[in-house]
Amino acid sequence: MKRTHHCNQLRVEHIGQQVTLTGWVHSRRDLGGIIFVDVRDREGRTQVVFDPSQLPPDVFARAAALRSESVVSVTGLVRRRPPGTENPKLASGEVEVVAQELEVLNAAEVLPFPIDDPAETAKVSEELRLKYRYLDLRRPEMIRNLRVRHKAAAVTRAYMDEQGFIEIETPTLFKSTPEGAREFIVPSRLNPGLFYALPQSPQQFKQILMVAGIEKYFQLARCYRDEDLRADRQPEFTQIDIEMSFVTRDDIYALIEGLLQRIWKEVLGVDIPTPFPRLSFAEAMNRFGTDKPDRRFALELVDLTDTFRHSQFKVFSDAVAAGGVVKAINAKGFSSATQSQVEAMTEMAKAAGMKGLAYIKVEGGQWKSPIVKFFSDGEKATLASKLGIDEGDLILFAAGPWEPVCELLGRLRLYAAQALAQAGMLRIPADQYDFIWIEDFPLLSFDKENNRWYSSHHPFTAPLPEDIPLLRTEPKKVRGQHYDIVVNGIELGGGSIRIHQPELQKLIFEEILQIPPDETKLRFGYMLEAFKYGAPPHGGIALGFDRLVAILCGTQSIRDVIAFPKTAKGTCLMTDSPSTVSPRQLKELHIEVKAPKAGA
RNA sequence: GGGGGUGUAGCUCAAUUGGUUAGAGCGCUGCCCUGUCACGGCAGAGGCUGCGGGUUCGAGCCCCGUCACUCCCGCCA
Repeated sequence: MKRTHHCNQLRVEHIGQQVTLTGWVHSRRDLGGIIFVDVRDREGRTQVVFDPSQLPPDVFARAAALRSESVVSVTGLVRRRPPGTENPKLASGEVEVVAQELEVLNAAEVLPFPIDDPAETAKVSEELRLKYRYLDLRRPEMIRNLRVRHKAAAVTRAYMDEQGFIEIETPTLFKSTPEGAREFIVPSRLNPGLFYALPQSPQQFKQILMVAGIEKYFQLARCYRDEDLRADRQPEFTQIDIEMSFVTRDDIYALIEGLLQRIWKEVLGVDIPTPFPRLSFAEAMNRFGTDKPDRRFALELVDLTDTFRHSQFKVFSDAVAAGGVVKAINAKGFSSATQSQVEAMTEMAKAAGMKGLAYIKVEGGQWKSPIVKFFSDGEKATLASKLGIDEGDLILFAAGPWEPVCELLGRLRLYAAQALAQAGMLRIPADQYDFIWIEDFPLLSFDKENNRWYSSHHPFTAPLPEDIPLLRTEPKKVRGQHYDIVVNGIELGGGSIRIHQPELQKLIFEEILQIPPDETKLRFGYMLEAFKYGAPPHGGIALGFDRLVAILCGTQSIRDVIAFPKTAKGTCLMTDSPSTVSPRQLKELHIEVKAPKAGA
């Protein structure tokens, strides 16, 4: 039963040897007098021939009764396939194994969905694939994804080790912290009424490790966030978590550039150039309308504030007078936009707080637009030159406060690019990797509803030293030493240089973020105290490992690179979790359930 | 919390827009077949059209509700 070779190993040099293969019945072709069975394991496939003239009847009968995905052990002789019957699609296609013995180790029932045809299986609903994940994972594509994931992890560990980093595990039973993502809560049996929280990141532990003198820490850390899911967001996920002492931003950039270069080289064989370009948050917003620009295509935002400052078109000039901006993008060639596409874009504008969507379609040499009649000849000329307007273009405008205007046009830019790409009018190369650093984020954002400032990143982010004096006077002008790494419009990770002075940290918590002193002490007291006993300046970063692997695998959803992912509602279709627990368990945990019984 | 999409045979999809007995390919079962690799041929089984209500002479199709999956917004320090 023990295998002598795996199923992608046998070649012409093995001809004449007796071998044993173990694996799954990939497919059976029963020609009546002769039966072919492809045996598959994780490495590949080999054709086995059952010839009744050379076999005991019971062995042949077992072969005739084999079903797809039964697990078998086959012993036989390797021989060259007869001339003309070689299969060039199979790596082992020059040879075949002439069966002598067959043992069925586990007979499979009829499968809920086919897994032998990649094209067919790719169409099977994800719901079914998740319920029978063990079948889904048998597909070569899925095994490949898991291998890419493993390889990326292995390369990361090797690289970080070479760079002098120590991998340290931190608790997953942590403490609830205010602010930030919603947490998963774990009741404490030994401490009635008290709760742990699963960490949304090892942030505080890794900073404490810097105080502990570790200097260079990393971890492939599991993190948990009880927020709504997306194609690129799971409630539990993995990040490459890194922290270093005595560093500046440039040290982190160089480290990560080296890491990503190494991963891309060893996993994909692709050379990516370093250093990565850097873009300020302000410039990214101004040019791309997002803090994670996809620069593989143009369609950049153009500022028209000065052009329309004194325009007769009041919607624009009023917006400028109110301190806002006027911006536009030229969706080259998108005058072909359908009615429903224009409606979709108008909905996006309304969702962004605009009254509607101002646009110009350039068709038949005409500017077709409800608003162009309000423009002076000078304004039209400026538009034409600034936007490079040609036949077939679609110009989309937005006017109002800077940030919403940029964000709206950023979304419209992506929408137009996607539509143009689908129509074959724009090529967004999938094999191009545009890495970019975004930096100089505002340290603080204002929450109008609660009338208070909150951290754009997290409250441990250090302000730029020259901006510290502005903290009390002009908080919105303070830039943080925060940075994001972006590739092809995907936020791959982010980090910052941290605050290491307890006074400054206390000031941020209590004066800027308005967290009451007793609350600060309760939640972060141990950190503030730790910083009193010799805290080195430090900084770090975390990369979304699932996203990174998804990019390496060229897949849209991180579910494709996680062995057992959750659905959009956070359930596991295979194990049927979450589920109810027994009254006894609840009692031990001092928990009383008030929610109506879930639909079990 | 909000918006969009999907749900018909084991799987992937049709069903002339409300009309007779809901079809096809693959898979499955049986028979035939000694060089197939998407094997082929013949025959057959297989349906609470996600679920519950409603409108109608009549509903897979229209309406209301609900469940599941999915995409997006909010949310994700």
